[in-house]
Amino acid sequence: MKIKKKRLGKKQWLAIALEVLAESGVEEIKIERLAEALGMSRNGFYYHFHNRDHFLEELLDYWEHDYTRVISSDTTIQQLSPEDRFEKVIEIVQENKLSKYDLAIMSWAKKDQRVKKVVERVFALRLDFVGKIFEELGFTGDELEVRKRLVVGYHANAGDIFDDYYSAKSKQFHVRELKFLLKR
Amino acid sequence: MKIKKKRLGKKQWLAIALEVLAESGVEEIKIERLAEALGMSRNGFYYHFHNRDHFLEELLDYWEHDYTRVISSDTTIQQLSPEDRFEKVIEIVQENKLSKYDLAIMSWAKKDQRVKKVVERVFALRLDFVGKIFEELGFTGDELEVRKRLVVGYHANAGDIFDDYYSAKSKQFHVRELKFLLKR
DNA sequence: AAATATTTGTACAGAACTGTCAAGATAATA
DNA sequence: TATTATCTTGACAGTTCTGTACAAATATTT
Repeated sequence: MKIKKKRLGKKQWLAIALEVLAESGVEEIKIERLAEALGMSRNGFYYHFHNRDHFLEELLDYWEHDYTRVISSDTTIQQLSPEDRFEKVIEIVQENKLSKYDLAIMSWAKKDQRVKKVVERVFALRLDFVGKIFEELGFTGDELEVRKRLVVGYHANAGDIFDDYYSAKSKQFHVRELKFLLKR
Repeated sequence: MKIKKKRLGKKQWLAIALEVLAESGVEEIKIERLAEALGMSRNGFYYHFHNRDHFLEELLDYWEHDYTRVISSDTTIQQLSPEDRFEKVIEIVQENKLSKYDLAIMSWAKKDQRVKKVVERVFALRLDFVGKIFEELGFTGDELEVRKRLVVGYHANAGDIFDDYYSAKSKQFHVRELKFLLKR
């Protein structure tokens, strides 16, 4: 019996590249390896993408849109109280491992201005989102600023510093224990 | 008049490589580039180091010892009150830009087990150090844990997320405003 | 079944590195 | 000054990866 090989679109290439990015960094995104991982020949890549550089541009775009807008697009969150919103957001970030790619992307941003711009935009969004929660709770000025930064800065690399970050036990720990930031 | 060229030791190679590491990541550490930056020929490198891999091992060592033990070796700090110690440590970290290399090193750790081990050791030290401050202030359990992690996790990437982190204004902001963590 | 879209195979050229060799030059030290 | 330590020059071999080309094969859609 003959096996009919499924054909792929851009998404499969991007998805697997994003995993490589998270695990090993941009420079480890090799066309040959991606092809191998997808069970494809190297040349298949060039059918979908002009070259590696264009591909990385699309990858960046893919990350920005698929992995950073999950929260702002969720309209139900906006209706929650600041406290519940805080809890909900942290849960979403942790469950979807939204910060999984942060380290690699930030590292990438250091050598690529295009990436840097996107990263700045993404973190500005995150800071704004978290900032609004604290604003609604009455924090202003430096008190507001430092809380925004603590929460956003912490989540951007917690998964890489604390090995139990993704464990079930740890998740509950974080959500619950971070709430002291909401109080005066 | 003839210019007598100064001769270099390992340290100059390591020092410049560490800068490249911080600015662009490990993979951008090219022997040719380092040589050029030092005004040396490529082969001079091989006089000091057996090969690139050995060099990177030494570099890792260099980072661990020169940039992470500054604090624990300072005996005057140990005598301060928890509050003053907290303030002092954050000042030292920010003034010496001790977290300048963190992002690159953490990224490097993802693809090299040797590096990963060192990073784990370094972060364990940092967490312990900060942890003791909070312990002395009476924090225990999760309350202690979350504060340690917030402070350490925050500083590990603040310089890369918040562009004004290294500015004079920002420094004062951080030291002063982070102190709310010390209170119940 | 025909037309179109996607993938393979093989081969080749070239870029950007690392690492090696060996003879000779220059600086630092005794 | 003599000796040892450090560095240069230039050349070469080897690796790994990108990008190109094109004809043939296979899947998907009409």
